[in-house]
Amino acid sequence: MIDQHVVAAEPLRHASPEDTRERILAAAREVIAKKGKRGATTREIADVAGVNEATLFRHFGNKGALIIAVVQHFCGFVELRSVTSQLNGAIEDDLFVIGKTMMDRMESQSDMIRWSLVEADYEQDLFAETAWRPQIAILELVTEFLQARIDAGKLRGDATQLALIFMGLIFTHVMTRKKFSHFDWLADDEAAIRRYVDVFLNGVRSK
Amino acid sequence: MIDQHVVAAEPLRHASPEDTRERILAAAREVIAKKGKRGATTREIADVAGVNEATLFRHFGNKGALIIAVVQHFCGFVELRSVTSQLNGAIEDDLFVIGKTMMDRMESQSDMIRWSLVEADYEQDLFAETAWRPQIAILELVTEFLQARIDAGKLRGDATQLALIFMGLIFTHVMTRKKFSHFDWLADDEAAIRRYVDVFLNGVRSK
DNA sequence: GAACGATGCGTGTAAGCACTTGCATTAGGA
DNA sequence: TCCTAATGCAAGTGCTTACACGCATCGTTC
Repeated sequence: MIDQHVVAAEPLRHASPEDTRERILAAAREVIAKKGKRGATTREIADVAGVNEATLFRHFGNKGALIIAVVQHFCGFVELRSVTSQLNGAIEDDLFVIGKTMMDRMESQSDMIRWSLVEADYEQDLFAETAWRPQIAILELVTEFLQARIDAGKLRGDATQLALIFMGLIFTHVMTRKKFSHFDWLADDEAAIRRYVDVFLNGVRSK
Repeated sequence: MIDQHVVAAEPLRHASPEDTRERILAAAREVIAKKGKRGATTREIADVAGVNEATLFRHFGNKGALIIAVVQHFCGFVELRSVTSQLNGAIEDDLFVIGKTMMDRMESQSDMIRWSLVEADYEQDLFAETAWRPQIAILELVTEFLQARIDAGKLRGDATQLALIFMGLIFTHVMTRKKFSHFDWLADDEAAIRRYVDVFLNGVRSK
């Protein structure tokens, strides 16, 4: 069992404490993504960070606090302005942009989303809460978007329901892409999104 | 931290070894669903089963073997005949029946599907394999079903893609229902399925 | 150059956990 | 009635893991 990490091996006395903290956070995320919260040991996290285990505790006090810090650090708020500025009015195009943003977000946090699904977290609901917040933010954006089109008579149905359905398409894509990697068309994200938008808007029935 | 379990508290010397085995399997699944594989201790599993810890090891040898036994025991093969016999030819109705079957299956195994999503399982791919097998079986059924309609010119698109999209709707429903429990319309499974079928077939655009 | 703060390093501890073992108990079958 | 197989029970073993502590080292700042 030989672990290979990308981190530099040289001892880093020269680095600033903020940098050390950052390295630990990144390492913690990496290890937790692989082994889970319980499976990730402070020992391994420190090793991956290229930092002594004691340093880890000096920074975060205990493992629980470290985990909380990881979640809070990597689940920042979504910059929604950048999304809305790209919308041009055509429903297909706009939904594509929204879908792309959703997918990128989910992809970059898919590890934490997975873990939030596994834990019916008796003690720390905060984890799931924080992991889902960015997604919910986008969901609300989609809901507003759809509501406007429904009001305009262009779409039919309940906005929140439809938003959840649309997000579900992206969600499934991200969650099951590894499981169904033999379907090679899953690899082309943008084509897949276009397909989802098409089905979402027009259904699968022949005209 | 007071744990309350449904199992009978009385010591059961009278039970047959098969019954004991069954109790342990059920308890293991229950505990693992709550705490995860690593978090579930043989101690707690034995307690929940109302059985001595030593008995657990006498039956299964070690924890790993117990987990494998749990998966194999609770992921039986799907009875597909009961599905196909209910199809009546109307696409809406048929998709509803299929969707309902899918949802029931996924619901009853949602815990194991969740675990399989977490890749922490360096060593045992068998787990994910077994957990997904019933779902894949239904997926193939749906693919065939859709392919027939595509060939008949009733539907458009690629059968496998569409099957995955349809399954994704159900998948998301099951996986996120707790996370979005405040959307009360998620509680009514059958209504939700009808909605999914409708969107899947007709899209959301106004006519 | 002295003081300080951040880190490395090693050692240690207490708890938790998988798993073992030896022995007593009991129900059912011969 | 005796034997056996299944279980309870209690104590124990060895390993892992979170976390603490004291001390040496080195870079920065005054």
